[in-house]
Amino acid sequence: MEFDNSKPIYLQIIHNIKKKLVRGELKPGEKIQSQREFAKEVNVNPNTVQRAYREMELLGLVHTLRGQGTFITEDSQMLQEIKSEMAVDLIKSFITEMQSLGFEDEQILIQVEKNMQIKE
Amino acid sequence: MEFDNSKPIYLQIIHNIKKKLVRGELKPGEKIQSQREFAKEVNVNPNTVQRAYREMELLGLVHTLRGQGTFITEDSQMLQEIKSEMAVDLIKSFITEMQSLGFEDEQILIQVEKNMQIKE
Amino acid sequence: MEFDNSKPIYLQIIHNIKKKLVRGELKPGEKIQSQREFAKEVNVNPNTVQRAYREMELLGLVHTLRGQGTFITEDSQMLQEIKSEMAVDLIKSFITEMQSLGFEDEQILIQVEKNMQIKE
Amino acid sequence: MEFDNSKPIYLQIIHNIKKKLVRGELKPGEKIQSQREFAKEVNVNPNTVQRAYREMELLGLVHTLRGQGTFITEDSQMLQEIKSEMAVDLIKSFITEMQSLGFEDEQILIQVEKNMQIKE
DNA sequence: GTGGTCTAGACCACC
DNA sequence: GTGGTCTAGACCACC
Repeated sequence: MEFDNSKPIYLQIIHNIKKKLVRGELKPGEKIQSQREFAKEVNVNPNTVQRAYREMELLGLVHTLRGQGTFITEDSQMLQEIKSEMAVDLIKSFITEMQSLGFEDEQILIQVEKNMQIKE
Repeated sequence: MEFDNSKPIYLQIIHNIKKKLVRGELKPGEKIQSQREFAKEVNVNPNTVQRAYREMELLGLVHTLRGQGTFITEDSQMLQEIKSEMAVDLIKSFITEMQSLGFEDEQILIQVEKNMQIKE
Repeated sequence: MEFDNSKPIYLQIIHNIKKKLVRGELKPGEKIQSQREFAKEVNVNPNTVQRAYREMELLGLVHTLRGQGTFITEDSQMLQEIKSEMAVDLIKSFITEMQSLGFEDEQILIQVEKNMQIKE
Repeated sequence: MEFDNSKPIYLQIIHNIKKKLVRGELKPGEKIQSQREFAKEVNVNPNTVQRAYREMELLGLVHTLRGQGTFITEDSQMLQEIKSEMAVDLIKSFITEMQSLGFEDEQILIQVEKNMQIKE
């Protein structure tokens, strides 16, 4: 059994920014907060924020211009991929969890659909 | 933004036992590990395990016989309810997450289905 | 034969607060003492007080706002129920005790009434 | 607030024997268990039992014949008094408790009566 | 050996 | 300051 399932903070930061991207709250080419601003806002050590920004740079998600700041990539295909990736991750772990409760694929679909109708 | 999304250990214990129940790894009426055994196995303080057991008692999930141990409830309806509950929780948070990525209900179903086929 | 009939402290705390509620010394919605204050006042470990408070929370007797304190429920029906419950408990154990002394129901009523008149 | 409402063991012993007397489980003149037997049976220190027996002797409840044992008094009036006393104690504390919940004498009688009918 | 209660005290999140 | 979680460990009752 596993205790303490919290993800490292720098990964949580990346995840969050990806989400904002996918939802259009951040647009291609847009300048994002400076590392210092960000660190202060979420009350986290600046080194942690730096790691998150560096990692996103490596992923091609943002690019940094010295002395000017950090900007969202303009590569729209990349943005599409992020959306798919995040969705696939969610779906996979959802299916795995449901199967571990003993649900077959067909039942899973039925249950999901039923839950959507309930909400209407 | 939220950092540290790890659930309390006692809740994780409860969640784990529920899962075993739903999957039939624990049967109605069966004796489960003593608090001390369990604590040693998962390397957690006995008091933490006790809190989990007590909470499960209040939920009607188990019953405790002093000096004899803790036993899974024989109430099969309760076991059914746990399965539904856990499924509904999973489904709801899955749907919410997908919607927050910008997916409509219909798309969600399609994506889930597609992912199931990929796995075949 | 049973020796040591003292109830656990946390139950005594709950019982006491219920009593204050029923008697109107605590009002619906009212903030009650913080766990630490209470613990200091009655000279008991804060964890014991916390257990009492948590149990009351589960009973729906109080609700807790993180960082703000613990408040009596506003549910007036619940308060009514507590009064009935406590009365019924008292009456039942009183009747049982009297019967174990060999009194019939009718005699019990007569004796109770007589004792009330004596006090006048 | 008071914590730990357990009565001293020797008083509990006396109370228990009184109860048996009142209920006719012990008869006037009857020999009761030796202090040693009693102590062993209820797993209590012999000194505690001795104190209980001595106190009952002072109350005139029993008399001890050296080398023969301890005997219930033959004084039947005394037995009557014990019954009344115990009943009055129960009744008084019952009434006090009910009043402290906010019940008037009349309501108390009604509630007691109602509870008796429920049991039928 | 089983669970039940309690203390002492640390550390955390939220206000 | 508020409550929430967790550890370490004592002592108890019942089996």
